[in-house]
Amino acid sequence: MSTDELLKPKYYGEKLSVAVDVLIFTVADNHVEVLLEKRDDEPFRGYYALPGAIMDVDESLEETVTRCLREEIGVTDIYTEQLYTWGELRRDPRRRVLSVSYIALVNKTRCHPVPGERVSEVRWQEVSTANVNELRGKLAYDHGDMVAYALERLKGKVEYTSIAFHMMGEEFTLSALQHVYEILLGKNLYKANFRKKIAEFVEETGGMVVGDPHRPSKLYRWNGK
Amino acid sequence: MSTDELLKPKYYGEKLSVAVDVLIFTVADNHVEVLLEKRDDEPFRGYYALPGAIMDVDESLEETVTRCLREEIGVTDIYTEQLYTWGELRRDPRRRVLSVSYIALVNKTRCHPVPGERVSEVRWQEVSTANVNELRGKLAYDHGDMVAYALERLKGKVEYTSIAFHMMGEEFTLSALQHVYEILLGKNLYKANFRKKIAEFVEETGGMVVGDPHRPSKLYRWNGK
DNA sequence: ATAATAGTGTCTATGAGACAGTATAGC
DNA sequence: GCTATACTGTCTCATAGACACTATTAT
Repeated sequence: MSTDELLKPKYYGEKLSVAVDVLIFTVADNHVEVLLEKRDDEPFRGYYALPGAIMDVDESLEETVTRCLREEIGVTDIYTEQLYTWGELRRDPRRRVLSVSYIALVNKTRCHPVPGERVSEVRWQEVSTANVNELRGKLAYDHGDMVAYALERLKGKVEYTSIAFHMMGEEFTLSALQHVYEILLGKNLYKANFRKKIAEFVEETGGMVVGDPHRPSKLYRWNGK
Repeated sequence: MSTDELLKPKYYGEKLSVAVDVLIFTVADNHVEVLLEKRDDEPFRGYYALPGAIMDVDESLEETVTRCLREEIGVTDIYTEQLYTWGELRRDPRRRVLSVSYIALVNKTRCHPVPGERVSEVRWQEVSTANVNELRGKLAYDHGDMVAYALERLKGKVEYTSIAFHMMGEEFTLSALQHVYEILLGKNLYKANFRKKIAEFVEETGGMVVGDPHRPSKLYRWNGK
């Protein structure tokens, strides 16, 4: 799937289309990743673009997001939130397209990305506030702006909300959770302080991670708060 | 001006229109106020609605907001920020209308609201988290949801940003500023603590408010931080 | 024992909250 | 003098930050 559907003026009339673009974020190893598609067609042939879809006149924005997630990664019951609506006149060189962008957070192990039509490759792209400006040149449309804006939003919300849990699996160690926080915030945290802070949001599952050449880690789950 | 323009299918085609709705907030006396228009036509005849405009295909979202502000209150150089995009299928009973809502903050003395076409009355409506649910029944479309959502946003941002200054005049006393904070937050603040907190954002103008039967107040201005 | 990571106790600095106090105008 | 509001000093308490310490596994 791609925004090439925009070429067809069958939507709404000939003058304007509404698109939804989804920033699917996850955390792997030592970095934040966002899902991108390599474009096969013009415009921006060979550039990477965010997964997106043209909103149908008979579907709500949220339904378009869900459709997009199903087609892209095969899971739909994940955290999403509206990010921003992009309305510049020439953001698509062909015709007027308004884009409503959404952030989606997912645990990577649940995802099985598949390339859609007119897409040669789907990839998880490492992103950070440090490399986002460099990345901009490789991204189609204003998708570089979207990625940069989304990263700022995530960074801001990590400290006072529970969004990080949406990137974890069902069970996780506190070290892994801390690692996600550190990656999103772009700085190291003190272990003791971190554990005091998130204590009220987690509960032990009873399980342990054994086999590593050090003290076993307790497993926790998010208590939903 | 009103969203009745939506009735005309000349925009974009016959299937979908994009509207901009603006929540113009100010502070007066002891309350937050939002600008509303009483509708003369169906649907929602006699109900109050937010100022809005249909986005033209040749104008950006921001340009639509500016146009709307000029027509409504005659000032355009004020603080605005995008709030949320509302995309439910039947939010307008006539046809599909996507609405991108914006918050605008203004000092009341600068505004001279004038009723537009198909509007019998323009009024500043007192709003608070306490009365917003009661107000909902008087508002057209999903504008009650918009007002409630905007109030939450304002409340959240007052404490860690400088948005309150956009509702003040060029010069103001710290007591007046504190009053605005108290109204937005819905609680009383300690004077000494408040002054310590905002000290870094203001500077004295040298002026004083005299004539009241008590110690004169120093006048301050926002230093822009 | 050693290395490596898991997990905890506690001191300190910072800042929000609470409250008491002083200052200066009109009457 | 009294009243009303402007403005300030300081104590307390909660919390974030820094750091040292103990615990438990594989090798």
